[in-house]
Amino acid sequence: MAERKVRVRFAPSPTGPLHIGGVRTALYNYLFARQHGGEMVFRIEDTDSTRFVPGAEEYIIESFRWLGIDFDEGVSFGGQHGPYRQSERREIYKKYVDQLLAEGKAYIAFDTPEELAAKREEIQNFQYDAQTRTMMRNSLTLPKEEVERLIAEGHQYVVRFRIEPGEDVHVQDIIRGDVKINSSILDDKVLYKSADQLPTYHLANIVDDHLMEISHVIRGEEWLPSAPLHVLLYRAFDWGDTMPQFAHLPLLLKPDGKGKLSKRDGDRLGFPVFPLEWHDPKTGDVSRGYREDGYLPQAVVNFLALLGWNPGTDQELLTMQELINQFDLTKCSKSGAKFDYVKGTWFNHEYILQTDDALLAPQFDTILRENGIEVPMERVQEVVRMMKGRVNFTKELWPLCRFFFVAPTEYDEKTVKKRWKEYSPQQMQELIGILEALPDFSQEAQEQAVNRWIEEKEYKLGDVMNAWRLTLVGEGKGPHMYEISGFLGREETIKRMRAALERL
RNA sequence: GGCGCUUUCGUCUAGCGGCUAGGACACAUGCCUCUCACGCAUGGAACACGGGUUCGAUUCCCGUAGGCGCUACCA
Repeated sequence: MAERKVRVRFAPSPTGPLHIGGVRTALYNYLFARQHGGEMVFRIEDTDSTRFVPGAEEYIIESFRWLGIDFDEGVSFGGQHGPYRQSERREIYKKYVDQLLAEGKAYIAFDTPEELAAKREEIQNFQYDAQTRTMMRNSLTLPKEEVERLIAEGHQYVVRFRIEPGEDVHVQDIIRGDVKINSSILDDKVLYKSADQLPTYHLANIVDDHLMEISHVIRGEEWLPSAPLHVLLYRAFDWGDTMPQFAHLPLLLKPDGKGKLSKRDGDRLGFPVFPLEWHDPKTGDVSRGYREDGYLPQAVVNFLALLGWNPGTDQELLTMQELINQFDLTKCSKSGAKFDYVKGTWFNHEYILQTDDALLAPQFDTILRENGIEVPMERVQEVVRMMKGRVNFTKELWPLCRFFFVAPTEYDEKTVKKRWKEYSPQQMQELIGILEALPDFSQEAQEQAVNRWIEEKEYKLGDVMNAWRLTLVGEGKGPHMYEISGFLGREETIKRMRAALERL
């Protein structure tokens, strides 16, 4: 078989913010496309006019921009296969629906939603299929003139796919192998609705994937049950030879309990399920986002990539390029993955460690400003350098670093009890003298002079340092003492020491 | 209910007939140390169950059980 150009697509429905599971699906599509030098299409599946949410499309595009997942063509990206919004492709679908109708592979059905609901009430497990369609109101049971009359009179109808029962339909899935379903259990799916003159997902999906020359359909496992229907549709159009290859990804599950990961879980357990903060236009609710929570996009990508796939080595930290090089659909796991958000925070920690201080500083600066602190960026960066190793997120820095910018006004009771000895005031008084006498206030000069003094007086290093820390920080935490005093400078250091001596 | 997918430490997973079943997160302990962290080291922790196939099954096959998904004029 001739090598086909790899073309994949991510085709969300603009019904709200992009779910983190969708992000992973898009990421896998992206990695696969890039590895094979292929193309990635961004299509909007807005065939359900009733569920459209304004702003969702823009949100999704912005999410991918932030994550560093880029598309080659599609909505907002241009390309030769447009339009890429399904609501703008009505005439195209109509043509293919008519073709199916003309060939007898589909039929028109007039049953109203109410009638169908009544049928389901009446017959348990009712399904619109070869068995039942003979008793329904459709172009198979009604005389031709009657059908024409109903349409002329403006009765709403749908077009259903006519599925022949009793055939084993095989789907070759890259991840799962051969999946077999008997066509008898499939129902005559609605392909088209006259009410809004739009197709349903199934028809639009097949037509678009074909017209857009998609070579591989990489999507969530929830689509696996309808994959045989899609195969049948490709066949009905006689597109079997260019049918894309399928790969159905396992789902992301709740961290605890049962079921698919949902927004509720994030709210309940305290983690975002959306890449960016989302403001619901209807309810006004705000949902947190990975970006706003302080995640680095590379950390999110790395974390997501390893949920359901791994390179088969012990390496867990991979750059986008490494992911592209090593990604392998055949090595994706088959079972759902519980969403381990704690591990996500670890990834962020690792990426903070790797990220240049100069890049992190502006993030922390924003937080400082929110707390009324305005200092030169070099000072911010200096604190980031000293402290970033101990946090998972830059926002965690503030409570740990406050003392760099704000002098303590009270002193932690437990630390005072433990570290402030009866001789501490005397030692601090002497230390002030030492520091004042220093020709320069470099860390090296401080260390040298202080060490000599401690040695001469035969003090204990720990006693001095812990008491000193208490005067500068207000409690027993923080980096090495000379880093703190060095950052504060001589004036501020001594000022804080004197203040402490008065208050303790 | 029907159909499909799935099942290795608490979690993410490696394993592709013979291994002391490996790694990571989390957890515990220790080391480092002027504090708190970081870091480093060590430790506990798993092949769902029952049948086969085989000299030998975590690995292959079949059941059972559990989990997940689908079952709309939603995607």
